[in-house]
Amino acid sequence: MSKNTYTVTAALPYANGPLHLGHVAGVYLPADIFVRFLRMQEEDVLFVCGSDEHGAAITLRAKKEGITPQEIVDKYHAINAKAFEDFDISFDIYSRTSNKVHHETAQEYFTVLNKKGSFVEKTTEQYYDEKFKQFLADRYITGTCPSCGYEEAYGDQCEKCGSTLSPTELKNPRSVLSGEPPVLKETSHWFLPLERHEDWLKKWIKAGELDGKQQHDPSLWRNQVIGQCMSWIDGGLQARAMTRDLDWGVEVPVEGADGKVLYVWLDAPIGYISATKEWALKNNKNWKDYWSGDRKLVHFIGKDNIVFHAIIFPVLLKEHGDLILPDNVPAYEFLNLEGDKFSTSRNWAVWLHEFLAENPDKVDELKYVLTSIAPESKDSEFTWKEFQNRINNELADILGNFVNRAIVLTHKYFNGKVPSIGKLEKVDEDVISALSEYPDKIASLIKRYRLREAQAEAMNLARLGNKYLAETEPWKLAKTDLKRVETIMNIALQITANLSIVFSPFLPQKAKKIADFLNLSDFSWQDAGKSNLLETGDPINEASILISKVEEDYVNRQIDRLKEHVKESPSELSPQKETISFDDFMKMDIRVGEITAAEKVPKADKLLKITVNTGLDTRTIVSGIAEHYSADEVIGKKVSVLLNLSPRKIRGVESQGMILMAEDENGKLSFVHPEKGFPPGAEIR
RNA sequence: GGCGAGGUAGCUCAGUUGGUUAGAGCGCAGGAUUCAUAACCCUGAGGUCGGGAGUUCAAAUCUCCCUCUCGCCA
Repeated sequence: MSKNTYTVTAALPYANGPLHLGHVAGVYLPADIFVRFLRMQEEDVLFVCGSDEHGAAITLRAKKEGITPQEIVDKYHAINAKAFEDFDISFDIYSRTSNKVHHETAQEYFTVLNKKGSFVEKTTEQYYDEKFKQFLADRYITGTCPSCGYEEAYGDQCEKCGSTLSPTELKNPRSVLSGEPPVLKETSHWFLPLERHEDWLKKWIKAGELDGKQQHDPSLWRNQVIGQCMSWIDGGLQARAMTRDLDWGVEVPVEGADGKVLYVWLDAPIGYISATKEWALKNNKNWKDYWSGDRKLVHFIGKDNIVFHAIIFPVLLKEHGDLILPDNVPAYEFLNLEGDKFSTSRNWAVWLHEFLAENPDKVDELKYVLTSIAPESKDSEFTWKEFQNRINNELADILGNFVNRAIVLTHKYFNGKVPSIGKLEKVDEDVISALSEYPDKIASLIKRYRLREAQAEAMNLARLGNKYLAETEPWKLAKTDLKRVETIMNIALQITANLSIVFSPFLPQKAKKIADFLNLSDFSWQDAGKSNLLETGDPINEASILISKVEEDYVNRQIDRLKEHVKESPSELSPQKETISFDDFMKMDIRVGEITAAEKVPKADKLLKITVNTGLDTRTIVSGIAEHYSADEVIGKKVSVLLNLSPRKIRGVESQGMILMAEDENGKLSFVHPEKGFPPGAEIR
């Protein structure tokens, strides 16, 4: 049998936020299962991924938060890389697109295509911010949405009505950078003329034919993928810009192209190649071997990425030449959470790194649940109740319990040694024959990217074991025919050993634990289905609980927390104000003050008239906090006071300074006070 | 708005090229059992397959219209 070789990629997560369960269920976990399975078949697999660290969304966010793009991507690259490691996702390499190898690789790639004439240079008009002297990416422009009238719509999309826009459609456009109306200015870019590629793409996607040969089996491609691609192609493909005016990303390697970077969607998939290069360098391999010849390239992605991976990147690969095109692009639908879409901005999410920090011992439990509800053919839903049900009723009760039964009974009757197998009865032969069919069934499902069903089949093997014990009732026979019990327990243990193998791709840690119970090691998929994995007399270990149950309290706690967090979620933070000098700052005289008296200002809902001991004097300050604090509760509080603010009459009362307040996104106010009990007059700098 | 994918038992989902009483797991009800993480095993109830019309001897499956959800694009 000839060996298959695979290069498997998982979509590069965008490094401006942490990963949530939706990402995991729909990309990284299935890819990992697929890869682990192939490795167990002793096939040659390379599994690459990394952080996607470029693009306008990151620079925009950096501007808003007053930090550099690099700080953002460093932060999330670290969080996500660690989350993948803790979740036991078996990448051969988790790279990042801000590193040097990637920049070089992407530039080289661009240069190759540019020299071949794969691009077309075009000049178009784009919005330009004259104050900041730069072209504005779509996200850098806000204005009034032409369809719903929302005034804060972005240049690419209106978040209020959801319609997709182009910047020139916005009414009253403003630059996010300067707040000024931008001007239209000419700029030139490199476009990928997709329309040149319609013919071969059609044959390739529909029939799996490439250069007159059968390249892949289109019946294994998901409907959604073929459907969406064909609709694009049939609708006529258009040239797509492959460069952007931006100061963050891979610089366009052409003389005079200053201030231009590669479009993030060109840059990111090349990241798969640069990750391969980086890995190859470290491991003394030739990266090209993983991107050419008979290799099968498989991209695991979410449905929002279909055209990039099934049309644009294949065009880029083919134009480059000498590189393989994907064998499949298993695209997953979306996972919802407790009846709602995952939402980063609303913080309606279960974050992977948070889950793992809280539940380091529930890695495989989460994997099991996510695989059993994976959105393979339609959007699906994660609920904490389901999480509990799946773990308790399936993992613990069926798998965990069966393993436990087999091991406990063996210890009880045979001192923890594998008993010998004797004369087989029909029930034994039936179960052995059924057992032998599982590995192929599971393997075939995995190869067809039906991991949800594949995992369910693995669970059916545990069911088979439970049924076998129920039918043969060794605990009854032990009183009369211990010889017969030997055979039964031998078979039950062989099933247990098989469970360890078939669950390995799905639940690597639990599978290892089962193998450890049985002192079993180094098994491959080829061993699965056999009923002689354990030899007579082999010692087995005492069983411990394989899967702990999830309590009702835990579920309620998780749901409560989710709902609390969604309230706390910050809305848009205002951008950093303009830079001031140190002297400007030092002009402010801020000190600790103690409130000695307070009363409401008559006929004003929001105002309190407050008497403050500033250390220097006692003065009156009018503060708009009456909706947050009552007069009584503020007395005695130590607060921060700006003393040298010019006095101002408010409702007839002269206010001699300002009490500093922190304000959250809902307009709620809180005093800012020294952590230690400093006396009035202490200076704040 | 255009296109794509989906709408199947209370829940999560299978249903290959149209063909006998539409399936599985969970949940629920009943039974059996006690080796085991009060677990396992058996039996059962539950669906006008989003709505409507059509093609056909026969439609969850094909065609058309409508409707809801998600995604892509303008």
